[in-house]
Amino acid sequence: MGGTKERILLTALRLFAADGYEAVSVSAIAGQLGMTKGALYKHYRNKRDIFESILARMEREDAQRAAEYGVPEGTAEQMPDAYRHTPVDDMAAFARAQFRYWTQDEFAASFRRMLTLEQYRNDEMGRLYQQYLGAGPLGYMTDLFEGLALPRPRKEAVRFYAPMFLLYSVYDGAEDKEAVTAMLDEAMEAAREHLKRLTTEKTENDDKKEEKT
Amino acid sequence: MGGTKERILLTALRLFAADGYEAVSVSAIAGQLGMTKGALYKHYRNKRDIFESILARMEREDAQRAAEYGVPEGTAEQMPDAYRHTPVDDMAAFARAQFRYWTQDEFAASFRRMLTLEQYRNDEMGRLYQQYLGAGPLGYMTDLFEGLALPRPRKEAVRFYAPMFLLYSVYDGAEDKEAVTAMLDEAMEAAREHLKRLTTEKTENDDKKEEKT
DNA sequence: CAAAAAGGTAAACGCTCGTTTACTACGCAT
DNA sequence: ATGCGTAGTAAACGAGCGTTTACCTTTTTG
Repeated sequence: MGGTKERILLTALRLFAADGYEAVSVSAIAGQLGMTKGALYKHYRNKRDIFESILARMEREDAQRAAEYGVPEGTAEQMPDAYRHTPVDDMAAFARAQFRYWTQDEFAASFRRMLTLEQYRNDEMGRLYQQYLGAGPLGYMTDLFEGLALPRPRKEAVRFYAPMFLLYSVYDGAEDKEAVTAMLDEAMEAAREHLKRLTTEKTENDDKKEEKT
Repeated sequence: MGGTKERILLTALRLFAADGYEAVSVSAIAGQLGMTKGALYKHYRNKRDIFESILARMEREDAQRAAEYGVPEGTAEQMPDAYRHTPVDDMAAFARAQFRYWTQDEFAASFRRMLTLEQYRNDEMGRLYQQYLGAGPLGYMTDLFEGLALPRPRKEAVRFYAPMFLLYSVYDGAEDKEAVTAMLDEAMEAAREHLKRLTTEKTENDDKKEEKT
């Protein structure tokens, strides 16, 4: 038993990410792997099954990453108090790691593009896209800033996350990927400083309030 | 002669925007219009022709809008000196108008979604996506800030444009569209203040320099 | 008013799609 | 040695694809 099933999944994902699920034929996937389409059906029940295996695998990988980074996975739900006061520096570092992941990790980058192409086809795809890349991370950031008791956490979350999201797209279409990464660093540096300023201001205000009591 | 050709184009666009070009059949387009697919071929040479007519029409509409707003169209090339010092307030207002256009205008919103789905299929689609929605507007903003002689114009452009770009996506997946528009306003308000501060700082610095000479 | 053009239908074309079937060769336990 | 699961091929299946054809109305026009 070779890792054929895995090879099929990765090849299919690469094709789905370029042309979309419907536009990729089972023959095309098999052809790319140097076998006939009949062979694919020894490993997957049907075309849909390949697609859903990709989704399942992303879910697994996401959960694992979330556990490693000690961060709530996918949709930000309730997070443990331990991370309510994540230092600003850690946040910026985490954001940069996330950017590298979604642009440079072969599986994640392809998955992101595939989801981008499927997002309007039905509710579930739209939900997944938002969860992994859109409102999901944005909501998570909002909760995080709220946890830091910052004023206008949603506004700050937009300011923090929007550059990442924009540069995902710019990265995909860029000749010089390096330059885009540099732009992200530039943006994250600015965000870090801004947040640091906000949190120290807040602390000072809190101190003043405590003096009054 | 009714506007049948137009109706075909708009219906096709709506379907392309939901499922992507390949996934939409000629029969599906015709069916949605209550006619048989044979009839479509009286108005368009083939399926591709419909698609390309959509592109051509967007190009026309974009050029027209660019002329109205007195702003270089599509890719920001050389812009007339007259707009090199566009006041900050005008820029924010223009940005809000653009956001409304790409989210609420039926044709533009569908076109944006369609292009989103087609962006990875070949170079031309990728180029168009970047031109209309990605690196294009970003580069335009960069040039604009450079024209204002701001320091780090690219960084400021990211900060300005990224929220718009993110909220396009969030808007698409949101239940409460109104709330997303409010978030955009919030972001634009912040950007306006930030820019105003930057430009007045710059002016003061320029004044100091002039004193020395 | 006749001719022609425009706009539509229904059916067929060749092709490709996803899927199933029948068959083959190999690896490996018992 | 035999029997069985595994991984593959080649061919066929019905369905649907984009496109073309033949034919019919209706509208426009000379």
